[in-house]
Amino acid sequence: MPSSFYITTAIDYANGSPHLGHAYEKVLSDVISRHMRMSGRKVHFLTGLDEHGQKVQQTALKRGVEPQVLVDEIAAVFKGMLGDLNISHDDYIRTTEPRHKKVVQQFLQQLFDQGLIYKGQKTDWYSTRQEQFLTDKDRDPDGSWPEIYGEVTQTTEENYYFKLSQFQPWLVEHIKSHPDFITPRFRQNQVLEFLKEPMNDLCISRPKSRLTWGIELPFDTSFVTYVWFDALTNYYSAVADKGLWPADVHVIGKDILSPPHAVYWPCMLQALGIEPPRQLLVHGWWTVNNQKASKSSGNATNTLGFAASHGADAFRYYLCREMVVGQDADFSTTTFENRYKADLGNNLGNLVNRLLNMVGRNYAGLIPAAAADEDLEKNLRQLWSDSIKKYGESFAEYQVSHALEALWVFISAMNAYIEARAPWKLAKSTDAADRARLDSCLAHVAEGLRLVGTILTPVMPATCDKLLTNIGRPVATHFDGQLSWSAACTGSQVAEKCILFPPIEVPTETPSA
RNA sequence: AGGCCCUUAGUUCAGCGGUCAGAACAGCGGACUCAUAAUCCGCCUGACGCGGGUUCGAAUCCCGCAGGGCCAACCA
Repeated sequence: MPSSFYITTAIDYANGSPHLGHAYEKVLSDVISRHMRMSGRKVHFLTGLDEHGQKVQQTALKRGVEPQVLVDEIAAVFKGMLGDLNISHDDYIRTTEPRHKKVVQQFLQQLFDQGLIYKGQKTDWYSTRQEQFLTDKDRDPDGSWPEIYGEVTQTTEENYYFKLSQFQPWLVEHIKSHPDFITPRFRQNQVLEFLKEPMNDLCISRPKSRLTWGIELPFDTSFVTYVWFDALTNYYSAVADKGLWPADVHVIGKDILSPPHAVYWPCMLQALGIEPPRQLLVHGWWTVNNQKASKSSGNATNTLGFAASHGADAFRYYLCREMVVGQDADFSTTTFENRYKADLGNNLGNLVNRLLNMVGRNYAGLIPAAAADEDLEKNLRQLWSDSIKKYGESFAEYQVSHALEALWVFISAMNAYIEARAPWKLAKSTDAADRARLDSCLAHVAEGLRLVGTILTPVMPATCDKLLTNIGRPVATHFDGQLSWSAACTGSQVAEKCILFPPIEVPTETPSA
C-alpha cells in the first residue's frame, strides 16, 4: 500500500491579485507533489483561499457588492493562475465553504467546553488603522504612539481568548525534539527566540459590531472568530473526513512562520488533542529587479507574463532553479532570459534536436542498440548515477535548485560526449568498429534524454511529455525502475524535428520608474 | 532594546571545518558542423566584508565591528 503524502500551501488572502510570491509557492509545492506521486506516494495536494476578514468586508463595501460575490470573483482569478501554471492540486479549499465552517466551529466549541477559551474584558488602547490593541511596548520612547497606528483611542471591549500561554512549554519542547519540524533549520532559531518571552493568550474573536464577515462563534453568535482559527484550520478541515491528517508538509513564506504556523497552529492542535503537522517548509521572498515586490507597482504581478510568453514550464524551471529554498532571490528579465536561452534552449532543447536529426539521417528514425562500450560510454553512465544520486539527495531536503544544478551537469556532459564521439565523422567511416561507436553514441544520448525527461517531468511536465514522445517513448508516470540506465529506447521511432524551447523575442519592458 | 538572514570572480549565486576556493552567465581566444550559430575546448579576474580568537587546519566555528535586508503595514 502506498504511503500517503499530504502537502499544503498557505491559503492566499482574497484581497488583490496573484503575483510572483503566490505563483512560486504553488510551483514549489506542485513540483514536490508531482515528484512524490512519481515516487509512488499517494499524494494529496491542497491549496486554497482565505476569504474572511476586515479587508474583504471593506473592499466589498467600497465596491458595493456582497462579500461573497467579491470572493467568488477573486477565487476565479486565483484558480486561473493555478491553471496557467499547470498546478496539479487535488483540492482547493475556500474558507467560506460549509465543510470548513463546520470544522472551525467544532474546534471552537470543543475548546470552549474544555475551558480553554474564556471571555475576557480588556480596557486598552486601540488603533483603528491597524485594527489591533496596543500595549505600552508599542509606544515610542517618548511615550507617544508611532505614526503607523494612526489615531489611538482607549476602549473597553469584550472578546474571547484562547489559553495559548499554557502550551508554551510543550511547544518549546516539541520544536527542540523535532529538529525537522521547521525547515530550513536556521528559521527555527527565530521561533525559539520568540518563545523565550512569555506569550499572551490569543484573542480569537471580533464583535459583530466591528466585523460581520467571518465565522460565528458557536457559543456566542454576537461574535465572529478572528483570522487564525479560521485561516489555519483549513489544513485540517479540508481533509477532516479523509483520514489524511497529519500534514506531511506545510509550504509557507517566511513572513507567516512566526507566530502563526510555528506557534498558534501547533498549540491549537495540541489543545484539541490532534497531532501537529510534521514539517513547515519555509521559503524566502522574491524581489523583482532588486525591488521589493509590491502591489502598488505591480512589478511582481507582471512577472507572471513570462509564463504566458515563454511557457509555464520555462517559468516553473526558472523559479525552481533560481531560488535556494529558504533564501530570498531576485527575479530579473535578464536572468530569466539567460536561463531560458542557455539552460533550456541551448543545452537541453538543442540536444534533443541533435539526436533526432542524427537518428533520422543515419537510422531512418529508429534508435539503434548500443554496440560499442568504451570509456566515453562508461563515464557517461557513471556520471548519470552520480547525478541522479545528488538529485535525489537534494530533493529529499527540498533543495530543488541544487537538484537541478546537478542534473544540468549531466545534460552538459551529454553535449560534450557527442563532441568527443563526433558521430558525423563516424557516419562517414566504413569501419565496423566506427559503426558500432555510432550506434552507441546515439543510443546513449537517447537513453540519457529519456532519463532526463523522466526525472524532470515534475518540474516541466508538458515539456517532458513532449520530449519523451519525440524520442518515441511513452510519457513518464512513475520513477520506479525508470531512473536507471537501460536499453529502453532501442528501436524507438523518433520524430523528425522538435523545438522544445523556441527563441523568443521579448518586447522591451515598459520602463519602470 | 533584542534577535534573525545576507556580505565569495564583471554579474547572479553555490560551497558552510580538511586536497592549490567552485558553477552559471558575461568577456577573450580556438575547434567543430549533427543541431534552435548551436555545441565543445582553453583562458581570464577573487586579500571568500573588516578586526580578533578557537584549531594541526577556517570562506566554513566563536567574539567584536561595518554595510544591506527583515522581525511594523499591503504582502508569499
